[in-house]
Amino acid sequence: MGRVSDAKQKLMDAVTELIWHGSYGGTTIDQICEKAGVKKGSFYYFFESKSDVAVAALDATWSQKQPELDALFSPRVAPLERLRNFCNRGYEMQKEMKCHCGCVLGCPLFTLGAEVCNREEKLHTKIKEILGQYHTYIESAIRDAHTQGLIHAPDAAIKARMIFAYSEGLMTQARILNDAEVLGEMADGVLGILGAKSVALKAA
Amino acid sequence: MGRVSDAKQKLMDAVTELIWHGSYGGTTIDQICEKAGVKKGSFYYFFESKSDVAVAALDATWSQKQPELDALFSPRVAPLERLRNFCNRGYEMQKEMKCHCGCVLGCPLFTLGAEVCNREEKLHTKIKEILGQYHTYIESAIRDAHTQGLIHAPDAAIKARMIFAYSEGLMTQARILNDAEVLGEMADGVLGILGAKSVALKAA
DNA sequence: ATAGTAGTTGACCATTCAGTCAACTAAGTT
DNA sequence: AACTTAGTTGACTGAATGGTCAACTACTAT
Repeated sequence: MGRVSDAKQKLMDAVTELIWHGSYGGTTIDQICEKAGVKKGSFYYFFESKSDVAVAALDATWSQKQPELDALFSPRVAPLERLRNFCNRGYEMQKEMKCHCGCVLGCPLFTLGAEVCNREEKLHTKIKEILGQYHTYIESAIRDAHTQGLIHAPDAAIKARMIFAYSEGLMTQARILNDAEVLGEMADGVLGILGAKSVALKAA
Repeated sequence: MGRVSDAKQKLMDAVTELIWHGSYGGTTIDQICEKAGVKKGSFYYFFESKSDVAVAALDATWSQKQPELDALFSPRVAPLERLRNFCNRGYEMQKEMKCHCGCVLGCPLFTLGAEVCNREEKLHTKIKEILGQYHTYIESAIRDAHTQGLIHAPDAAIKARMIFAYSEGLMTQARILNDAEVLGEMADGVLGILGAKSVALKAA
């Protein structure tokens, strides 16, 4: 019944791209509408505000990414391989992005989370929730690696926080320097922090 | 000759606080003027634009901080102590900030750098310059530690990038979670990444 | 004391911005 | 074909924004 439309999706795509390339605060509703090719009246038909469309876009993007992460962090895969693959996938994605549009954009969640904290409570909460999921993937891989005797990490939670901070920090550095190559060291860095022997094996 | 004024400084203080608490894109010239208690005409007497005042404010803040960092990273101090003190000073500063204003604001340079990259070239360049200085402090401490046989790090540059990414990532995480306590692990984390024996000693 | 200069002010302009709304249109339903 | 409903549009408002300027003010050096 009624008319069908992809305007909602186009608006979410537009806000995602604008925020990722630029920033949340620097993005206006008019810009979102223009990029989406949608009139402002339609924007307010689907969304209440900029923060509303941003939250919806994050949710949608996360739902899309989740299966991919589930596969990457599948218990079928050896724990340290999960982490290595995760790092290298990030590296490849940023390299591709650099080729595609000339920009290394890093982790949109981390950058956005740092920008909107203390304001935009709903958005902030959503970001913390998704980042928490990433953290969970990492922590479980570390715990499995410890259980299997691949590394010594009885303190999986602490190690996970380290890995998380390091990988997000490196992603952000890549964005600031607009250089994907700094991410080439990520996998070795992560395994090094965990004291994994595979690093030594690989180096040998 | 002529009239004296502290309006320029007040404007730089205002923009610093607004950007740090909020964001660059979300800060308007009107807000800066209001917070500084200075009329807009005076703003344009001293500065050309928002990015202009932001660059000036970064420069001024960095000039103030430099002596403090020179002391922290003085060659008189044992290399690993330099890093430990650097981490703990960051931790203490953020704890104090949390008490003072209820917010953990992390590293303003890193957050701002991630926000304005690809736009605001002058500002971006200035941020990269200052972050580069931090990097230099860290790298020289690592190199000294290696030379003195305290750690094994012939790859000081790589290790410095790791420490830098980790510490900035952790700072940003503290901001996103609005929790200074995640920084309590920073010193041990840094020394752990470097494979310093002092960690084991301290733990024992 | 006064002339020159550094800094201040408020009024002003043009744009952009968020947000509203009644009229309109295209699809599905019967 | 007529009805219902989901979605579209453009014109509108008021407020915020960046930016300008001529007149004004306070200081200081002579």
